[in-house]
Amino acid sequence: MATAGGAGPPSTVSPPLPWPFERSNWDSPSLPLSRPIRLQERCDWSGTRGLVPRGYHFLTGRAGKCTRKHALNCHRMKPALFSVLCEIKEKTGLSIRGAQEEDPPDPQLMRLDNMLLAEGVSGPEKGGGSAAAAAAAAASGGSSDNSIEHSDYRAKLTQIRQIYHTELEKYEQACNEFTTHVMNLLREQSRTRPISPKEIERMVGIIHRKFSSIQMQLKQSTCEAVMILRSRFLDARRKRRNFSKQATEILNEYFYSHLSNPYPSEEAKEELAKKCSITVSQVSNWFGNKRIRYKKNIGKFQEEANLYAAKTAVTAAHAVAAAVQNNQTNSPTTPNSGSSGSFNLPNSGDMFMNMQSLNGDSYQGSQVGANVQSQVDTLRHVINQTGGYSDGLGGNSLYSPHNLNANGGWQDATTPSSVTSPTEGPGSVHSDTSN
DNA sequence: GTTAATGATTACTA
DNA sequence: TAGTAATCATTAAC
Repeated sequence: MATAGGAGPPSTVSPPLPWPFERSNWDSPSLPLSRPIRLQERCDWSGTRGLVPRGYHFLTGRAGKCTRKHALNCHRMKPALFSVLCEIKEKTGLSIRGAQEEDPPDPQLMRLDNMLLAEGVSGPEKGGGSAAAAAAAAASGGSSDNSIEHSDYRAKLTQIRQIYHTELEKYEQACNEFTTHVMNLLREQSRTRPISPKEIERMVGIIHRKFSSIQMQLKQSTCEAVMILRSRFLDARRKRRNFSKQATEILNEYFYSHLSNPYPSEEAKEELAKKCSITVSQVSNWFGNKRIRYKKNIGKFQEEANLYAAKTAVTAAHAVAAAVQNNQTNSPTTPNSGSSGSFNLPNSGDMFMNMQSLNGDSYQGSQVGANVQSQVDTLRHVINQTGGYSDGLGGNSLYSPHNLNANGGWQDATTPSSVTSPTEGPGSVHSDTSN
């Protein structure tokens, strides 16, 4: 039992209340708890307020030491008075509790909890916010560069998660220790003054609420940290990364080998996305940008076009030859007989017409045909660029500057694209093999 | 620091 | 709803 205040006359002015959650203050005589557990305030339960220090007589103020307390405890009226006082305090306690304990769930706290759960900070660990990171990775392409970035993101998120849980554990431990400590003190006090179990329970509730508010601060700052991390790592616009060289090459190869109709179908986009390790929407963006920029400044892209055209020319030539040879082998008719159902190369217009029909429903095995068509585009371009090979493969150059119509569109009456919709055009539906 | 290139976004259109 | 055109925001080269 503490004897604070026994060394001299009491002061009527209370000292400033210490911060309650530091363990060093737990034994302080002036804990900022509500009145019933201002343990050192007074030593008696007779109705006088706490102006008399422990060990002093509560009427005369003279030192009477613990013999007085003993005398009081042994007083014949004590049990009766004690029980009356207990009853009064019980009623008071209930009314106070009734007013205090109807706490609706804090919406702010709920929001924080939900966010921490969604970000993978709280709740079961599944790779430290892998869901959020995976979603972000999918949104921003998921390339190898991004993978590195997202692993970094995950690492930092895991760090935040660890700090959060460590702090949370500390708070819980402190809360439990503090609660136990207070309960022990109250039990001790209940021998000499009326402290009911319900009152102790209420006090525990108060302590828990205090600690909950601190936990909310922790959750708040954790959320802020996660938001900052997200904005730094996952904001697609801020963190724009150039596609890898290989990806750009693949996209360019497709673009320049389909210059007559640079509108990849959904399937082609998916294939390209797969090859480039980017998303389909990124492929769409890339083609959208490329078409616009190409059209705006054809001259600037000429060199690039030549480069890619030359690069694929040899392959294209081989492919064409192979296709023709294959056709010769498999076809019951002779290659240049003009009969239906085969690739007739002597005239590009014919070929495109044939391609059109071949890409239709009547011919399911058009993969080769589309491939050949796209590569013939490339061949034409090379021929046009390298010297005016006047039209073994087509009188009208199908190379793109001429494919842009007066309205700035890609479709041209002389090209197959004018016959079919962009997404249905030759070289688009089955063109993924062109790479 | 400047500038061109480039990926993403937005408003609009057919 | 896909595509266009303009624009933004960032990167990379100088």
